[in-house]
Amino acid sequence: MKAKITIKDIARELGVSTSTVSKALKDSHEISESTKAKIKAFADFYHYKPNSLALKLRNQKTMVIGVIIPEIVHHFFSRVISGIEKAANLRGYNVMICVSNESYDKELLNIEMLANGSVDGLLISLSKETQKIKDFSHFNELIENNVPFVLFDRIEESINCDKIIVDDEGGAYKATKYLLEKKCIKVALITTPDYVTVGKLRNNGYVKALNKFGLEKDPSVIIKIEKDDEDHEGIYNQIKKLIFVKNPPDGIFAVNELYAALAMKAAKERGLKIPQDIEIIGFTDGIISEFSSPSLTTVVQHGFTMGTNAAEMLINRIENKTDGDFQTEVISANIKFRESTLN
Amino acid sequence: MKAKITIKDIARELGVSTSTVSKALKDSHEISESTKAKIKAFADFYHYKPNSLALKLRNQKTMVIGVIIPEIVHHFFSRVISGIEKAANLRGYNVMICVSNESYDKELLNIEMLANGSVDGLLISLSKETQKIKDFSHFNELIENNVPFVLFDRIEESINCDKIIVDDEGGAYKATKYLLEKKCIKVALITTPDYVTVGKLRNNGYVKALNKFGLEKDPSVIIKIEKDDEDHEGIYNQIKKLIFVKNPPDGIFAVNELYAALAMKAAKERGLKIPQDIEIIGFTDGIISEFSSPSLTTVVQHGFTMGTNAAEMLINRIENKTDGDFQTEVISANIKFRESTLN
DNA sequence: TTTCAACACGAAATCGGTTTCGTAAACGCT
DNA sequence: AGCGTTTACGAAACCGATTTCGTGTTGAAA
Repeated sequence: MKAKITIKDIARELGVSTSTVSKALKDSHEISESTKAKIKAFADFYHYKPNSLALKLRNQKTMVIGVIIPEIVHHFFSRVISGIEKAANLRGYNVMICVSNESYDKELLNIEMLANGSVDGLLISLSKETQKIKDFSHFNELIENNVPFVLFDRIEESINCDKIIVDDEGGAYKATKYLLEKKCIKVALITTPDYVTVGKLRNNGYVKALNKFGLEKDPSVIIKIEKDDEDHEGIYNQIKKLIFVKNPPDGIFAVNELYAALAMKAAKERGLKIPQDIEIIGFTDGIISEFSSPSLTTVVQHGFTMGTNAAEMLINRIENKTDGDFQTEVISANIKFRESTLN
Repeated sequence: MKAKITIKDIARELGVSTSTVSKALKDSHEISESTKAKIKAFADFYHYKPNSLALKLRNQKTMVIGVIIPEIVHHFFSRVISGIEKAANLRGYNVMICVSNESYDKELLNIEMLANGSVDGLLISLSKETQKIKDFSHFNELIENNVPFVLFDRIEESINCDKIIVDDEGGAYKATKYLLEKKCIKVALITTPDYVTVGKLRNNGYVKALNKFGLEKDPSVIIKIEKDDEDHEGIYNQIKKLIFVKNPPDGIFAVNELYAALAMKAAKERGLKIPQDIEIIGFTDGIISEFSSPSLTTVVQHGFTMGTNAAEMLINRIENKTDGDFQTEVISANIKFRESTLN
């Protein structure tokens, strides 16, 4: 039950001052070799480790970066975190993760919690609620207090900071274009409400591709999923309405893999052959796509890369290794072809 | 660019002492109402927030719990984290997550990092490497330093601490028994090397069920997957050897969903019908199981529950709300029936 | 012998708070 | 008037380190 040993304990036991101990442990030239040896041996023996809180307070540097994500049970976000961890550790930083659970209040709470000395900087992906109610005042406070932060994936243009996003519009454009080139006549879109920026951007890409082929968007084949329920029952029912009609689409672009997988399920249930009767493309880094049957062609998001790059951006900002201006990095999204599309 | 405001700034501006400010902000009766009002108004105006590092140092309490997990891009672990987050926040704690990446060295580094004042307690799931080389000395140091910690899922019996595990043996027993009751003649096992404790326990459950039915284990239908490669190619090849034989098994119990999904893939490739020719059960909380085709019957692990309970245990230990003795909590595992088994 | 530098170490400030203790002024009571 | 008690606040210690600055001792140069 011996308590943790401090520098004071060492000083007392050895009859020297705390400054001497501190200097000795840092191998300062101010201290004689014999004293240093004695102090080091003693510290070693008792497994002395400096109290990190004291160091952080003293140095005004925590070597911790905070991450605030909407949810953690999500393949894309966990890949992002994985990338953040990797890059942060490489540069000597630790990672503290908080989950907003898509709630504005919790996002705000987390930011306040972390921004008061606990971390050197923040990596944030906005909650859906925040994007919906469009209240970004908590970020002004970060800016006023000079807390470095980087927004990733779910960002807000108007906030003055570094940002990093997937090329959502480009990815959606590529996917839709691919379907159209494959002679799909009726390409449906399964997406989120507009306030989810990534959903909105993917919509744009979809529409652009349609236009490129001289087509107009057709509201009857565009559905926006309102609520994510835990067991997907509600989502599935919404998607069914798209598929269970007399003349179903022959191509579907879904803005995430869950929607795509459920669309596949519905299509199979309706007796459609994939990809012969209907081709489907999702958007994600997920694993559902890989193991579903048929496996799902998707636009890949490169979550890990986003994580590493976001961490790099933030740390450069923290350590003043930037040219000063805020950047927005766009990670290009490419298509990973699997069985749900003809090739 | 105004810097963060401290209690000293307030004191100076208002011509009072720091103690007065501190007391006023805590609504102490020692301070007159007028002074309190003045100080609070000033603090409010400048958005004063106490520096959390200073508080932590002073109170010797961080209200943070550290989590060390083998990997984060893993549905089960992310569910556990989700549970931890939930329970911890409910009791006012924050969560700091580190990933050992299945490496002993990194696990050790993380523990040393976190154990020095940064957190009030630790939640740890052992890395594979640690389990392989069986070196647990870093935990002795935690014990010596009185750092509360709870081991979860991947635990080691001999370490003297609170533990929480899934009933791996019981779950495996139930799964295997179910297959045998369904008249499977040749039930195969796809598992991990023995040093992975959860794999080992699931083996035991498998063998027990066999014995219950008067059967002996047959090494020719038990395969232990050595290496997890990124693209699953190596795993798949090992599993193929089990399926692509003249007389393949008619039942498979796999200790995780990846192995089960790959086994399904191999079975389908060999032309076997699931579940008519071969029934398959996995072990996990994952989402592959739900979306694979046919969907996969699995022993569910209740990762979220494990997370909440682990956090509760740890916080009770931290706050001395235990009876003193170390506990090992076992979360029972039940079978979630889906399409890969007959019912 | 004086003087100045080098050496080895300690005192004290600092980081940003909390908390104990001390005390001047005002007030009440006899 | 004299004495005890509030009231309202400040000084200082403390958490556990680091770091600047000061100082006593020694040795060498003048």
